[in-house]
Amino acid sequence: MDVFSALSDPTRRELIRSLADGPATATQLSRQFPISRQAITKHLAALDEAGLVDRNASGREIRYSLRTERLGEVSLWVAEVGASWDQRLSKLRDQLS
Amino acid sequence: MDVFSALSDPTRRELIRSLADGPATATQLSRQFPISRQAITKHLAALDEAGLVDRNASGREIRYSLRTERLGEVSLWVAEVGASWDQRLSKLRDQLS
DNA sequence: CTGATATGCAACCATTGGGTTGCACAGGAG
DNA sequence: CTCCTGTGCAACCCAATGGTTGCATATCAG
Repeated sequence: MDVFSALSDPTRRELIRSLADGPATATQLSRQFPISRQAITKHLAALDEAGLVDRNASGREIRYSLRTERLGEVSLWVAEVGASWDQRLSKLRDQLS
Repeated sequence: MDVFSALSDPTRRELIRSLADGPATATQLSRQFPISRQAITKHLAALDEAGLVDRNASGREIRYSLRTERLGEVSLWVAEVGASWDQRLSKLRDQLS
């Protein structure tokens, strides 16, 4: 799953916000959300696949922590589109003047 | 549809990139993509609903143009998450020193 | 008017997605 | 060893999604 799809789900965005406060396990997170532990696990798997999260097992617990690197791709994409749009506008302006 | 969901589809992201080069109609866009005109129209409707695009009818044509304002929400969200993550890390660092 | 083109609307289809429940298994705590 | 708790895996459900085709409608050009 790519980063954009990973961020498209509101629950996953909330999970990311939670993880921004520090690592947590699937069970811990599922207590803060109105859905089942398995649903949370699925979301975390999606985030993992997108590279947005790190898994760190110790004993029987799996602690998930945030990886912010991939988020850069998103801002980058937005910046690129915005840039070419602005560039186009300024060219238009030049032609008119 | 919210902005994040609108951006989750690769075709829609490509549409946005196309529109960044200037306004176009659904039919024009459908010529640059391997899918039907109706599929493009659906995607444009999604983008419109997300406020990412403007519709401007003249005669029988409907010209779609990009609206970059809403894209700011995305970068903002990414920046916020990144900020609280970094803040958490620096607090940790302070405690350790 | 006639013909070609741009759009809209609706039905339909297959796949994905978010969620559930149930059960098996592994690792700490008593 | 036994019990409780955290995970994993699988099956299943239903709604949403991305795509199609077919047809009706509207506008522009000859």
